[in-house]
Amino acid sequence: MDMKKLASVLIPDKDLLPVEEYEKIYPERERAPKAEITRLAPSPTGFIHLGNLYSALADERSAHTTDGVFYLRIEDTDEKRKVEGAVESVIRSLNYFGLGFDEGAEIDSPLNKYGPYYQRQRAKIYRAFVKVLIEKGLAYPCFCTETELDSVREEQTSQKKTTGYYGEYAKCRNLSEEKIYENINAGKKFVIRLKSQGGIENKIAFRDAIKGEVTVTENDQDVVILKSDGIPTYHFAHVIDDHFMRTTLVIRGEEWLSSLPVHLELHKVLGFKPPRYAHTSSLMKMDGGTKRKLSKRKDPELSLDYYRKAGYFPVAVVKYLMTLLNSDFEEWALKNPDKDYRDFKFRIEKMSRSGALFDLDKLNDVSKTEISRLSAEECFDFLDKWVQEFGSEADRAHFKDKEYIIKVLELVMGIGGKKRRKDIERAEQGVRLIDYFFDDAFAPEYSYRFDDETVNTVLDEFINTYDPEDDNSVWFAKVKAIAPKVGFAGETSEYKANPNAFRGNVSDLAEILRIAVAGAPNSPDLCTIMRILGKDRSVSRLQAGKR
RNA sequence: GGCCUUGUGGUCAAGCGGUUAAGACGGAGCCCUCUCAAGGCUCAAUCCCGGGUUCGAUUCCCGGCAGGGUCACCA
Repeated sequence: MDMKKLASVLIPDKDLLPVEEYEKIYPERERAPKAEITRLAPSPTGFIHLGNLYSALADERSAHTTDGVFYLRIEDTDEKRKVEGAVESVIRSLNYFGLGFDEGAEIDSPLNKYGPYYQRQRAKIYRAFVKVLIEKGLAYPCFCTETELDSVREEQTSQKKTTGYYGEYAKCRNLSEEKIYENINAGKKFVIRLKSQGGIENKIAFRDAIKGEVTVTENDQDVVILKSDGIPTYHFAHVIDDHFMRTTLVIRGEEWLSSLPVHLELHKVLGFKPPRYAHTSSLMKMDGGTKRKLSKRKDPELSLDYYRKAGYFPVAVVKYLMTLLNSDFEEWALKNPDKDYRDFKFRIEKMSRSGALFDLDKLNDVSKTEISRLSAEECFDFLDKWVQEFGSEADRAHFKDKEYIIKVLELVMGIGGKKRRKDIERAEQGVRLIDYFFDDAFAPEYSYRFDDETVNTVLDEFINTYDPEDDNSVWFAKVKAIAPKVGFAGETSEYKANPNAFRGNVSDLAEILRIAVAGAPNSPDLCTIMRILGKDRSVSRLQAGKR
């Protein structure tokens, strides 16, 4: 059979470059010996989830801790997946969490010498290589229809045989020349399949950067490399792209491990040296009694928007992911609280082989810690950003008075003091925590634990002696002085020594004041709250607190 | 189902032939305290099971079991 002729009938493009040219167009990158070239290669659905961020972080860290390059390539070979504005959305999402690309689609960079970075725009490259494969007899046209394929698969399934297009099931593999041209002339649609040279009985020892030694078998499937629309499949396109974009490390989910044999064979027939592969295990979630992969449909916490809306500190999400990526990160971060997480020496080899359960408690803890390190100014900015995007009308009005908010934050969050509040994990909580400093949001429940007479006496007594100029100790002394009048203990020690002798303790007395002024039995230092509120508002709240 | 893969406290996990089996999150308790928060201290909790190999296995081998992945002209 004249393969050259067949190839030019199947791939009739007139403007294809000789494949050797591409080696010159996309030369080896100049890089330090250990510099990694990594990539994020999403399909353009625009939906980036936590799992993507997790793997993107591994890519980004691998590249940027080695002076390498992290680039963005868009795998748009499937038209159905395309969503408008998706690429920008991917970039924006990653930027929000502090990850940036050095090169690639929609990235303005002098490094963009390995493009185009959209696979659809690279069709000529792929087709040139497919053509060569056909000429070499390593690929062939397949005219099988979807229904034919389906029935073969059913037959294989019922006979408990391995499904797929291989061996005796590869009907079009050895079509005669006449038959091929007959089909073509009849206008039948076709795909191009790889004529696999491998045998499933041959085991290959493969070294995965994360999983270590992995045994896989050779591929024996005549996989589709060029779809009937003339666009390659993922398998083929990514092999070409990773080679010509001179990728050194491919980090991807472990769901790809099973198609690794195909990719290895493709590299082989194309004459490429495969990059290193690192297969990450996916993030899991506890559901009922068992672990399962985090799912887009069931788990809102998979969506990155979830973290934005809830007001997690972006770096906290990244740091949490870092603890999952390299488990010694946590210890390092504890020892180096002031260092940027980027100073940590990330290594892909340190990644865990098994799938980590996503642990919201842990994320919350990391976020708390991050937020507790913010200065008043930073804290304001952080909360303000959230308020502007997700807060209520009232929240936005409150946040116009930056000076006041900062004063409130310093008190409530204990900023600048030794007793730093450390239980705020999300912006939303922080915003709600200071609501009672605004009259329009002040909504006390007055859930006193004492009778009305006691409450009123306490409130009145306090109002009578209250002086906004008092410092904390004078203020508290005045509170203590009220105790005997309602039968409470003025000193906790007295109360503890003989609890039955009193109706309550100073702490209970303070609680009454607290409920009146702050609207809840718990709050930071009451004296300071009153000082921030000012005399008039404090007194009017104390008055309103009477039953 | 075939193939691949994983299995240390509730969770993330160090450990890689001899350890009191780290650490962190979470939990419990105590102390401090005008409450909350913060801080200090203490505690509970783990090597999936069964066979080997070995003087000795959490560590090595085999077999179970359990989880995960994958079997498209989707990526």
